[in-house]
Amino acid sequence: MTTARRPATLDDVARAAGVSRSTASRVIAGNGFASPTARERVRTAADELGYVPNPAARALVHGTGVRLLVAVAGNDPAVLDDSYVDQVLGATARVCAPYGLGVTVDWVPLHAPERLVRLTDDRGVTSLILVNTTAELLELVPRRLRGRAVSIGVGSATVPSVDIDNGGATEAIVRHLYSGGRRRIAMVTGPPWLTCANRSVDAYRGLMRDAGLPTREVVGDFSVERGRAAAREVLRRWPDTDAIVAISDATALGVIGRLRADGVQVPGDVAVTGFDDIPLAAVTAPALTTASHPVRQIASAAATMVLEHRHAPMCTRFPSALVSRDSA
Amino acid sequence: MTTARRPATLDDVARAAGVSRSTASRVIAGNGFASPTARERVRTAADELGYVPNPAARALVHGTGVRLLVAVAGNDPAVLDDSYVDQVLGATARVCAPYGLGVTVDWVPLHAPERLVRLTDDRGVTSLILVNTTAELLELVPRRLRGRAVSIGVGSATVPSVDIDNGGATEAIVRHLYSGGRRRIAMVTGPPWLTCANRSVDAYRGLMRDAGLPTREVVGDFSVERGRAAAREVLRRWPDTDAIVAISDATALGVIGRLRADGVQVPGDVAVTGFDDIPLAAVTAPALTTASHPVRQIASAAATMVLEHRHAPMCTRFPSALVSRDSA
DNA sequence: TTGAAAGCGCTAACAG
DNA sequence: CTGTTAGCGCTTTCAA
Repeated sequence: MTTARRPATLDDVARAAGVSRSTASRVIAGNGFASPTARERVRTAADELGYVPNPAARALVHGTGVRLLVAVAGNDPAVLDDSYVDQVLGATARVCAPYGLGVTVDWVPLHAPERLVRLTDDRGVTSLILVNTTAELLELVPRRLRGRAVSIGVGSATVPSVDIDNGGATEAIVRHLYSGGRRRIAMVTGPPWLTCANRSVDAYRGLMRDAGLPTREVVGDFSVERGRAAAREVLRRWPDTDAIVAISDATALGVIGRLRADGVQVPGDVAVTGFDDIPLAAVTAPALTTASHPVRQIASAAATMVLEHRHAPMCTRFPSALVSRDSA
Repeated sequence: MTTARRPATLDDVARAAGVSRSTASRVIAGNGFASPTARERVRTAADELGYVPNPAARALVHGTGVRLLVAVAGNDPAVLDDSYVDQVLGATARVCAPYGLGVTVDWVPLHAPERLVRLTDDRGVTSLILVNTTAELLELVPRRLRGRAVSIGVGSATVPSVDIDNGGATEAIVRHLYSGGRRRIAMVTGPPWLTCANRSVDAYRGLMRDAGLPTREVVGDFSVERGRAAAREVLRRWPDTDAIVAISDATALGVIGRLRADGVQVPGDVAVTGFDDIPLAAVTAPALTTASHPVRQIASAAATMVLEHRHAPMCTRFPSALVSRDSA
C-alpha cells in the first residue's frame, strides 16, 4: 500500500503511467479518446497512487460550483433546528458524496426573500434545493441555477418540485376518522404561508363540506408545543370535538399529551392523528395513527434530480399511506 | 440592484475599483496592506457587483479542501440512517456555511477501517469529524488532517475529542433509581465496540458494585427494536427486575412499549430511564426520565474546533443533566 | 491517438 | 503601499 503523504496529482499519475497529463485527464474523466494501452496504464497508476481528482480544480475549470445549497424558508433561523431539515440534509449529503460535492444549509427569511440571491450568488453553489418555499421565493432563483434547482414542496414554471401527496394522505385520514364514526373533526394546520401544507387543509375542507360538516381549524406549525396549545384551543372553542387531525406527528403527540393531562381519553373521547410516521410513532401510548412521509426518499430524489441535471418531470408526487394504529 | 448575469470575478472588482487584482485580493481577503482609499473603493466596487469569492479558486491556491467530511463508523451503511447522525450533520453544516464549506457524510465499515483513507485521500476534504469511532480508526487519520480532525466520542493522542459525560450522567441516573428504592437494576447497553458508550456501562457497574448489587446487562444498539427485544430478555432472565436503564431514549421507548404490551406497569412495576432527552421524551406516556444530551452543541463545538484550527483541549466533555420525569 | 499550451479565479512572494 | 509575476490542479482546444 503506497502511503500517500502528499496526495497524488494528475501529473503524478501521468508521469507514473508514462503519458501526458492530457491523456491521463481524458482517461480519468472518461471523455475523449485514449488507446486501450494508455487507458490501462493510467488506470493502474491512478490506483497505485490512490489518486483522487481535486474537486476544487475541476470546479474551477468548469466554472461549476462545489456544493449544493439547501435553502430553508422561515421566520427565523430556528427553522434549521428541525429534524425534518436534518433528514433532508442527511439524505442530500449521501447523494452528493459520490459526486465529490458538499452540502450547505442556510435560512431564507420569509420577510426578506431577496436574501436568497445573496446565497445563490456564491459561485461555490452548484445546485439548489428549496425547502418550505413560497411562490415568491421561487421567482428569485437565478438563471444560473435553472435546471439545477428543485423545490421540496411547491414548484413553479421554472423550478420543478418533489413532494408528498399531502392532499391524498389527508383525505385518507379524514375518511378513516369518518368511517370510525367521528363527525366533529378539528384540524391543527401548518403555517398558512406554506403552500404545500395547505393542500392538507384544502383536502380536509373539501371532505367536510361534502359530508355537510363544519370545519374547525386551528393554526399550527409542526411543533410539539403548538400541539399542546392547539389541543387546548380546540376544546375551548368546540368542546364536543371528537377527533383532531394534526399536521405532524410531533404536533399530534403534543395534542395527545395535553388531552391526557386534561383527563380526556384518546382515542375514547377524542381520536388524534398525526402525519409523517416518525419511527417513534409506533411506540407512543397510544400508538399513533398517521400517514407515511418518506422524507429521505423525497430528498434523495430531489438531490438526484439536480445533480443528474436531466429532463425531469416538473412535479413528482410521492404517495403517502395511511398507517392505522391506536390513536384513531 | 445590479443583476449579476455572469457572477463578478475579482478582476471585475479590481477593474471597477481602478486597482490591481492583488490589491483587490488583499482588501477582500483582509490580509496584507492597503490604503484606506483603495480599501474603500474595492469595498464599494465589490458591493455593487455583488462579488462573492469563488471558493474553488481559493481552495485550489491554498491547497486546502472545500468540504468537511463527517465519517461515521458502523457495521453497515444503515448507520447513516440515524437521527443522531442527521443532527450532527445539520449542526456541522450550519457552522460550515459562513466559511463557504460544504459537508459530506460517509460510512466507514468497522470491519474494514482502512476504507477511511480512501475517503480522506480526497483533497476536497479539508477537515474531518469522526462519529462513533474506535481507537483503531483514529490511528488511520492521515497526517494531512492532523489538527483538522476531531472525534465525537473517544479521542486519541493525535485526534482531540468532544463528547458528553456519559459516565457522570449514567451515575446520576442510577443514583436516582437507587434513591427511589430500586435495587434490581438492569441495563440495556450500547454496542460493545463503541468505547464512549462503554463509559455508561462502567459507571453502572461501579455503582452497583459499590452498593453490593449484582449487574444485569443486555447488549443493545440505540434502536427502538433492540429496546423491545431487550425488555423481554431482561424479564426472562431476571423476572424480579425493578428498573431498566436504557442507553438511549429510543431504546427506552421500545422497552416501555414492550413492557406495557406485556402488562407490566411503568414505573409502578419497573422504572425505565432513557438517555438523550429527545424533544418527544416529554410527551410520551409516561414522560421519560432521561439525561440531557446536547448533540447539536457538541457537533457545533466539534465543527468549530476543526475549522478554527486553533489549539483546543484534547478532550472537551459536555455536561449532561438528569431530567426527572415520570418513567422513573 | 496523443502532447503542448492556454487558462479557470485566486493568492502570495517579490520588486517597485 | 501597490502592481507584476507565478503558479495551485485540472480540462480542453488545437496541432501533430
